[in-house]
Amino acid sequence: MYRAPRGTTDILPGEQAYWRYIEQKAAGICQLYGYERIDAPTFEDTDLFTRSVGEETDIVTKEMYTFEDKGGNQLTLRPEGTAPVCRAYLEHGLHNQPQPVKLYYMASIFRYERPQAGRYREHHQFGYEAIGDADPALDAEVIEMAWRFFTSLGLRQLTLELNSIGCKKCRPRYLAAIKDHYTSHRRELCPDCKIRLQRNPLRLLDCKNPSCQGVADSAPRSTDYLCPECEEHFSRLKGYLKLPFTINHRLVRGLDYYTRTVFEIQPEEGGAQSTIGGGGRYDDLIEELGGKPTPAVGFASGLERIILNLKKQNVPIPPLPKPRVFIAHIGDEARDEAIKLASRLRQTGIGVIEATGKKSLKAQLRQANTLGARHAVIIGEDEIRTGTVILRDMTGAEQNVIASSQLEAELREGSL
RNA sequence: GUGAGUGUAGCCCAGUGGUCUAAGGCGCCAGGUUGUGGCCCUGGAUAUCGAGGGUUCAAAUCCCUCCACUCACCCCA
Repeated sequence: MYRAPRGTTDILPGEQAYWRYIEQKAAGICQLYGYERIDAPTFEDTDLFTRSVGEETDIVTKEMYTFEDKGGNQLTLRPEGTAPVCRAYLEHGLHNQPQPVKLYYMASIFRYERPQAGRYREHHQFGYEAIGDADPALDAEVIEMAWRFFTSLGLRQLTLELNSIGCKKCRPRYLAAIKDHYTSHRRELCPDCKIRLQRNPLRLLDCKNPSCQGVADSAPRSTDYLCPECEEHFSRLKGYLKLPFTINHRLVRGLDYYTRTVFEIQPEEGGAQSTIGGGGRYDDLIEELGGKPTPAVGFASGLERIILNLKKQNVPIPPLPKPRVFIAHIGDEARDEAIKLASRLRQTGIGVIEATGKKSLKAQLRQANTLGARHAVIIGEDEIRTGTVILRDMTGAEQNVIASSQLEAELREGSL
């Protein structure tokens, strides 16, 4: 028997209410803040991601779904959402619009990882980007918007962590300090960290291995190494931010393009895969992709993890609407009549489910009940002869014989 | 990629070598009124016991390999 590929999952009808709920809230928030939707292709040139995400990152070195198409092009299923948006910004000359350009997306993301709760090979992200402005007020807006998104969903007990990792001017100095510090404690480090020391020193900071904790605790802090501009940017951001946050000096993100502001939001009682959203500023990325120097800041969240937390916190989700009328019929003649009737009702915008096959009336009504229909319309030989139908209220047990021509009016009065 | 745990019908699961041609509950189907649901009662269908191989007179039960899921590491949404 075939199964969905590892790390992928079917979203069955019973789960859809969560997805529609989140999509609706996301779209509402974006409208509130002036972000417009963009949909980029599912795959892009492999280069786009290696350039933007960083050649030494895990995402690029071992997690991308990369393939060659029949024309010999090197393509990759998008492993993140920011680079494609930036590519589109450049490709379509969006710098000619008033800056910042504010865009949002909802898209599948693909990473070849070992699946776990809250981690899949295909997952879905809602994210947004504000491109073309370096004002720290914009960072604050992006963060506040993320917070408002989560709280509007009904999520509670969230924490916001914040840090600044500097820019290309001041970061080298900080990286050197980190390297010095870790080199002098080299013997205490776990094997992974010895590799990180060479390849990606920033990542040393968020190693959770106990043996590295002491070294990390005493490590130099990025905020002590910021250049005056970054320093001012960070302090203005903190001033604008009207949310409870904690500075996490060890917060660095896994993608290389981040500069200055980085942030993460997680539920207080988080497990291993707890972060539900995060983002930051990436002032050099557009230039790196071939554009003019263009500052930008963005955010992304994982929908599967949001749903996980909605369930954990028992947040009530509005049910999806479905047809409220069920048409049951007895006999072939009635069946023909039922088909016509269903068509007539739908024509006037009344949702209808019609019994099919040759089930007993009992079975048909049982089905109406399980489907949650408010009303059952019953047609048999008697009704056909007299031009009537039986309209049964499924919430109670009352039913009336009414003229078939009166049905629409009756159903409308029944507050459908 | 590493380590640990788990894998019996659509779902939850009993069963640890023969009495298992696999139990129970939910769900599904049908009957209990000849044209009427929800509760109740009765009956029925659905399991190559994750896959393959091995040990044994005998395997859902023991061993090996693989696959998947869960948890932790790693990484991140």
